[in-house]
Amino acid sequence: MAAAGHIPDATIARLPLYLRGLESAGFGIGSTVSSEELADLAGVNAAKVRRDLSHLGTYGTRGVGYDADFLRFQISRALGVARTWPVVVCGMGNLGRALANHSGFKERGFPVIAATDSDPKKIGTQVDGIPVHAPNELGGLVERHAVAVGVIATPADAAQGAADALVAAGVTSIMNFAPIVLSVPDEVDLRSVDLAAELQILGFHLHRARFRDDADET
Amino acid sequence: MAAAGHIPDATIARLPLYLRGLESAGFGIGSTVSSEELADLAGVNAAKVRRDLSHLGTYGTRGVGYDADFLRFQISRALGVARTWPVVVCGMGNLGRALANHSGFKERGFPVIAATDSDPKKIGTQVDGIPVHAPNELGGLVERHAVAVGVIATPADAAQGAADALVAAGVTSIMNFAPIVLSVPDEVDLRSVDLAAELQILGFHLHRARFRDDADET
DNA sequence: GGTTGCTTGTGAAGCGATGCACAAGACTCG
DNA sequence: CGAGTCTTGTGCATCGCTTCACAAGCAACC
Repeated sequence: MAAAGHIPDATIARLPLYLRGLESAGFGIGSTVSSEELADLAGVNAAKVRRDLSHLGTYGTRGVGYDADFLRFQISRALGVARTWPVVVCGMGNLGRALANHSGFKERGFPVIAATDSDPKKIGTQVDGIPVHAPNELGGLVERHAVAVGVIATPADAAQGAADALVAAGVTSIMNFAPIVLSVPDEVDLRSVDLAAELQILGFHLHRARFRDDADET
Repeated sequence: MAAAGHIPDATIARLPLYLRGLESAGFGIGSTVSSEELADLAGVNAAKVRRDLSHLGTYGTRGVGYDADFLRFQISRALGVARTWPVVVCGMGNLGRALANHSGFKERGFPVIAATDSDPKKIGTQVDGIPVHAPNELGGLVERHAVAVGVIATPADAAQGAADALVAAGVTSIMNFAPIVLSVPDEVDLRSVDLAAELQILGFHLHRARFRDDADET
């Protein structure tokens, strides 16, 4: 029904988890999966699965479940994973190298085809098979390989420069790992992951738990 | 007022951003910061900043703003960053090595004091100054260093084992980078980051934008 | 001291996501 | 063919977060 009218952000964020679940459990051709099974595979509850999938369209069969293969196809299509999106990584430090080499990216449709770094010693070399270019070659790289996604793994003070370069080159989707707020034009889709901040969120609960223990002891 | 009655999850997730903003902009002793300035520094809007901070307590001065230094102290205290929490990293592959070596972790109170890996060639060595132990030494490590946080950076098929080992060793906060749903006891705080899934979310919007373009061209 | 200007803290409305609960539909078996 | 069993799709109530808008409060200045 509400085929693709508007899909809530919360749903979009879960679609990759459903896809991951469907692919990790090797469903044979023609086998079906219930919302409850899929919920377990994705780590959410069944009601959410059904609501989410209903946003994509009516792909289930009452009393039976969802055709696993067909559902995988539909989710892939909604996510745009039907094709692959070439990625360029900015900053080949520890994290950049790990990301550029991350097998999950290629497996899930985001092959890293090149990287940039400002270190002259790295420029022109290959790191784990990924060619490293100078930052000012970004424009050519993006055009040549039809790059649509940029990953920023530079130090914080170089991140805004990298973002500007990506935007200038025509990249419209950026994933940022630098611990800084980037400003990009509205039409550019920016997603930031601050790894240390994630740990600090864990730390909050840890602190709370310890504090409660201390209080109980008095 | 609502000093620490209950702090919403959404607020907790933003506290590290405020802290980061306060520390990146070098506020001198005694200088004040308005909710609007802090909003810019953290990449959110001013109303949210005020609401969030009001959950911690009444630390601002009407007509003036917040004492930057005092606010930084209060947020740090709420997050439990007053002390440091030792971290152990499970899995010293590409990602594990990058995380273990990530300077942001130590800077923000989460020093990585050891790692584990199942590869006999790595066990007993040091990688970038981090000692690598066998997985079965985890219990001793955790006890010896009072480790409270574990980071899982193993391949997906080893992640549940790593999680079980961490839980058995007494770790109560786990950050998981493996693309799999982990099951842990309720009292353990688990946070998962699926890097490829993050890219797929970007891909959704990308796909949408391209698809709209294609439609327009007809 | 009163007036003006600024910023916080919060009541209240709005918005989106969540989860319950159940009717609608599909398959099975007697 | 009808009863029973199963699972989806969704109406609806609820919950939590966001945002607006403004009174409360503080400082500066006349």
